[in-house]
Amino acid sequence: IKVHHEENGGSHPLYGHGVCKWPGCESICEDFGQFLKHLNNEHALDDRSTAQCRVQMQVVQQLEIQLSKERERLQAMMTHLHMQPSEPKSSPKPLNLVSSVTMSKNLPSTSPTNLPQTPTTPTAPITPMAAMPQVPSVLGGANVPSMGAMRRRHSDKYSMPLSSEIAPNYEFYKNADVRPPFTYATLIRQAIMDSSDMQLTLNEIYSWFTRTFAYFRRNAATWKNAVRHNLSLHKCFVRVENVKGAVWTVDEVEYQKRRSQKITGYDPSLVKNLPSSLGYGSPLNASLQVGTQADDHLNSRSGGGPTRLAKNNMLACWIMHVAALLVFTGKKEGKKEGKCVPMWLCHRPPVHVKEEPPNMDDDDCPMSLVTTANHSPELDDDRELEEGNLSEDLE
DNA sequence: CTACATTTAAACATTT
DNA sequence: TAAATGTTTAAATGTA
Repeated sequence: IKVHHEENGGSHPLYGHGVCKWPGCESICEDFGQFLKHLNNEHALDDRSTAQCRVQMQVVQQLEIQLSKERERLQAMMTHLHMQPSEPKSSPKPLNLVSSVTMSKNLPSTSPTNLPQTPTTPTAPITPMAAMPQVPSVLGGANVPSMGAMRRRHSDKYSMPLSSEIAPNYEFYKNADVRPPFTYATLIRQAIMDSSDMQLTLNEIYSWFTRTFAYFRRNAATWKNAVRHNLSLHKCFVRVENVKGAVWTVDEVEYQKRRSQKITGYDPSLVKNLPSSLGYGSPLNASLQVGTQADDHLNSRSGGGPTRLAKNNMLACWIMHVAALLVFTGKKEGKKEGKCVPMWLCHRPPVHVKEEPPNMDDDDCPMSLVTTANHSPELDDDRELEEGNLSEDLE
């Protein structure tokens, strides 16, 4: 099958600097001819390529969303500064881009959720949570310079709660089978914070996980065990007896304590988290967060399992891809981006789905291309996309 | 290399 | 009694 003929004898969007630019590939190709050969051999029309293509679609989609948010932000900033709203170039309906993307039925509600909650005074260094330094909006809380996780009380309003916290990546994680870049402890806390009365039963926490992340709609036994483990392990989680059982709450002080400890000396996370209060928390920041938070994990996260299951597939590559893009977008320092490859990125949903297989039952699992992509588990040649590869993808 | 943080697994103990 | 919940211990793994 000949993909793209060499219309212009020598240049191809998938070829550059002697390297194949197919997502996750990076094979070296001496010359264009070799590249074409490579392209036809390695990226022929098969399940894998197709899946990768879908994934790429999603990447584009996400970026478009991001872009529209940035535009909106810019607009607001300029307006605020009394500048000419420099021609409202883009169509005023930013979030629609999504729908434009052919993508199958997934991401049904994308837009409604994360509306760049108005430019709540982009100027002043609003720091509602000045007191608690790093309590950034957890879930990619990018924007949200205002309202800290704290005083939140069911922000139902728009689709689902926590929307404001999860903001930009909410839909993403909800539908993409991607492991969220946060530790269990962080997630658990977020779950509890998002509840109306700051307390949840174990089961409610479970529900939050499955409801919020597509990733946690698999291997329940594993992550649920992890959740319980975390609840018991961390002092920040306090069990409170209740009339009808017990609920879990968060001891914010403890949580912060442990957090700050972790980031004593050099604390990238702190630095990265603060921005949100500096005012420039936003889509970009969102992306950044992904990167940072991820980084954050990078530092600590690990854990047996994943790594090995890891080697697998393009999803990982894709995520890398996105992460790289996002990180780049937002990161200013050169510093450590080379490391933005939290291993969980490689953590493919266990190929050997233990139990609770395609339990897609859950509410509405708009299916995700990603998921689909993974689907070709035994794309045998997993190793071809090993971590090494992945990391490189970033640079 | 050591100290730590985090994830997984698992064995048990308690409750429901 | 079985299923849920909670506690603990330990291994694996990555980072400071």
